[in-house]
Amino acid sequence: MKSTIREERKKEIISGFYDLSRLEGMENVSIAKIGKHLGMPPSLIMHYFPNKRLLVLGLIAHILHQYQLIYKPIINKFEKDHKVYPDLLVNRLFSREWNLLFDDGVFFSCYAMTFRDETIKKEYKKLHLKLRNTLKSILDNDPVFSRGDTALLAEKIFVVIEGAYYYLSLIEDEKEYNRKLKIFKEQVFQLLQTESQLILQDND
Amino acid sequence: MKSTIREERKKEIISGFYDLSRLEGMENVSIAKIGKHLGMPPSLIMHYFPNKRLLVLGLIAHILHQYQLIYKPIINKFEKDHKVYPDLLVNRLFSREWNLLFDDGVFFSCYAMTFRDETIKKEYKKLHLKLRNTLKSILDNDPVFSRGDTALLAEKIFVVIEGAYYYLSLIEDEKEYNRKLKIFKEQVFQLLQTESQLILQDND
DNA sequence: TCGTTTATTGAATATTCATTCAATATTAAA
DNA sequence: TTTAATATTGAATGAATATTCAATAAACGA
Repeated sequence: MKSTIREERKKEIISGFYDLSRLEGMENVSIAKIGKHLGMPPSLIMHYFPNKRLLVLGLIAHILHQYQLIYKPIINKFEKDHKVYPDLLVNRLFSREWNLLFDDGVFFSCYAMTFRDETIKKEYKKLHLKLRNTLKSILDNDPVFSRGDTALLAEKIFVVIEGAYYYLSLIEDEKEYNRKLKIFKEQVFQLLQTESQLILQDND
Repeated sequence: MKSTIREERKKEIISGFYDLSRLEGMENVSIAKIGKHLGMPPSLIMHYFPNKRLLVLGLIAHILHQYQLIYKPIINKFEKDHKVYPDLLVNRLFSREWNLLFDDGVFFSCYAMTFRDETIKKEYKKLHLKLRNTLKSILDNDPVFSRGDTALLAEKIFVVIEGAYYYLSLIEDEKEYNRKLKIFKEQVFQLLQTESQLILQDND
């Protein structure tokens, strides 16, 4: 219970930064704007984040944390069952809950920073590694998939998920969106299906 | 031969904008900086691009044009042959020539703008549609693939390519990069293989 | 060659930016 | 209660921002 004020204020500031980024785009958010939005002087923000880069790093940590939360329910579900039902897994992986607690625009703005900031790049990489490992451990819990190369399978699945996440962001028409979504779900389903067939026929 | 000066200057400005974006990141490039870089007053830039948004739109058109060029050799190759060799196609699709004539950081910076600018979003969507159609027409030229759903197959292939393009940008270690690249190539190869097998066995 | 359009310049604008600083208020420790 | 640390304020900084404008130079069509 050291400096609870400090931590709460920092959270509040990051949260305000996120709100505004969502509304106006990250590159258009200034310290002054955050201050006005939260009803505090810019100097107070600078007190907790001595320069803007630190503020941005804080936002990114927040974003990446949120992003991870999307997969929480999947983990809970499948780590109890010790059995992977492909269609269920696919539906969870592509569930669009992420749209509610997460802003794609901010995510990609931060991602773009990856190319000129090593620290940010490392953070993003860490996230992606963690997500793959999570899926791997889910697959490892299944009696069938665990006999195959689960790391490889997780890699193949996530490249489709991320490609889909990227591409679908461009599509606004709901019907078209759902049509494409179905394709990519099927594609991942196919990966799981093929893998389990290969494993089972190896057994004979 | 109307106003050749005008068009040349505009190109020059966009090109300077691109150079600086590559170096310092798009959001850090100002009109003044472009001017200094090209040895011209900011007011001249404003003469050709009356506001910054138009300048950004110009850059994006340039970027998307460049992006398309990556696939030019693939098109040429396969539109002559009237036959798709899966391993050859895969190698071309994943060839990293793009790294030479194209900057990923700028591409994703522009992509991030997609979320708050309808015009930009439409441009990006148009590009992605065009790329898929190109691949579709390549597949349509092949006696085997043309009997299947080429649009669907193109969609599935590109979601892997784009997921890979996104994900591999995070990886700097060459060995790791190549290991992952191999996985994604194999994944696309698999898609082509499976499709042709399905078509051929339907024949019997 | 004259007149008009276009290209180019350089100076000036108000606004916004991140950041600094000294002063005050609040909290926590002694 | 005194002291020290932290939180908060508001004013001020200079640098950078996009954009405007009036003036000059160059190119071009008649």
